[in-house]
Amino acid sequence: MVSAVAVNVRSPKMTRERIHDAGLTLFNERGYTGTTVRELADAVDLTPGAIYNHYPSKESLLFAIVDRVHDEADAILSETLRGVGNDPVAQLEALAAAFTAFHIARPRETRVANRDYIYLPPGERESVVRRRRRVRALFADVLRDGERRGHFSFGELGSGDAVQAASMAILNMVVLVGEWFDPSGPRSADDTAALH
Amino acid sequence: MVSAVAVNVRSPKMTRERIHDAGLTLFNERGYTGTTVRELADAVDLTPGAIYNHYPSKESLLFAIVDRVHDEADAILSETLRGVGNDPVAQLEALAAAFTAFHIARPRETRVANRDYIYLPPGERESVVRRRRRVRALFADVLRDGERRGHFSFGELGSGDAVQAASMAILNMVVLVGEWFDPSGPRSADDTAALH
DNA sequence: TCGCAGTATGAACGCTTGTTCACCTGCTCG
DNA sequence: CGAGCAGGTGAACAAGCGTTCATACTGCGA
Repeated sequence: MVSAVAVNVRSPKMTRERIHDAGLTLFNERGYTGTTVRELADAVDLTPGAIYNHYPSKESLLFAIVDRVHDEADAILSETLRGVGNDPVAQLEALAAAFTAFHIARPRETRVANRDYIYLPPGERESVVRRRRRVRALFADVLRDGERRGHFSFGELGSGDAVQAASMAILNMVVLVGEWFDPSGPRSADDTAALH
Repeated sequence: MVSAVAVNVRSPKMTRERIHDAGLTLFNERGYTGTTVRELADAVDLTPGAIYNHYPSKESLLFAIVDRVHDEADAILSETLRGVGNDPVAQLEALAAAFTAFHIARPRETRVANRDYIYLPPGERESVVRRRRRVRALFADVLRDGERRGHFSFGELGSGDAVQAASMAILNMVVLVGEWFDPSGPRSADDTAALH
């Protein structure tokens, strides 16, 4: 007698998505290692075992989460770059604004991706590291380009390091924006863009 | 037959410090929940049980680490503020430079403090949260002061939010500097200070 | 209507975790 | 010199972990 399982009128394959979302929420709040499969199961009204009908392991769920957010970030950044001219200043502003908006719109995703990717098995972790590097390189390229063409200048410093430092500084501002942003949305995008 | 324990010529009370340091290194690398007491014990050539002669629990070690780095940060910031005039611009530059240098000098400490304080029990976690807020308030106060006296201006935005946003943006740059900084040291302190 | 594929159950698994404990040791000091 | 004690050992503990599995339910296509 399985008493209260008339709730089985649940979605067909959407369960996978619900697990994905619950993982997002819980990993964000408690961290990957701080979240148990049982908590995950509770959050989607399932038994621990049922999770394994949708993901072969807890790690694979983390990877699915991290991988997807990278897909989205890549898509947004390359679309943004396509939609703007080849003026480095405009490019930088557009990239920063778009990436900021992205982090504001998806604070859970970006936080988990940035914080918990360490817990992936070596192979998958490396793949993530590569993707992160590519994003950084994208910003650095724009800055380097702008410097070469005289649109940006980096004070008293040797050029190579300064470009890297500046792009990292900008990225840091952008990446952490999701940590503190709370009120009215679209403003802050202009905000950080204005800060250059 | 305790075979190879002639190594017992170890320090008297310095062991606590060695555990503290090993915890710092391991928590930084693997995260708090990703580090086991046995790994910790291995790192200081001890038995798991021996750890508990120095710390009543794993959590208490985390708290000791996080608490100390906040002590040091507070000390540095208030000393810095004491050593400079009451010009908001100079104050901001000095604070940012000092805090940046701090994060560069202590990447393990600051990373663990910023990342793993969530795993503290509620009471201790709250105390840490309060201390973090106080640091942010310090920067915000300087900015607010500077704005009121006409030294800073925040573009098209309403004043209240802008001050908060700007101070957070600055802090984000500073706080994450330890994540990517690697080569020649004293330069980057000037660097971020110059970025304002 | 039947059977099958998909999905959930719940109990169990082996293992690792943080922590405890009885005991041993070797310095320090009266 | 002998007692005491801080600090170490190593084996054990219960609890919790991720994961597996035999079993059972259910809705859909033939």
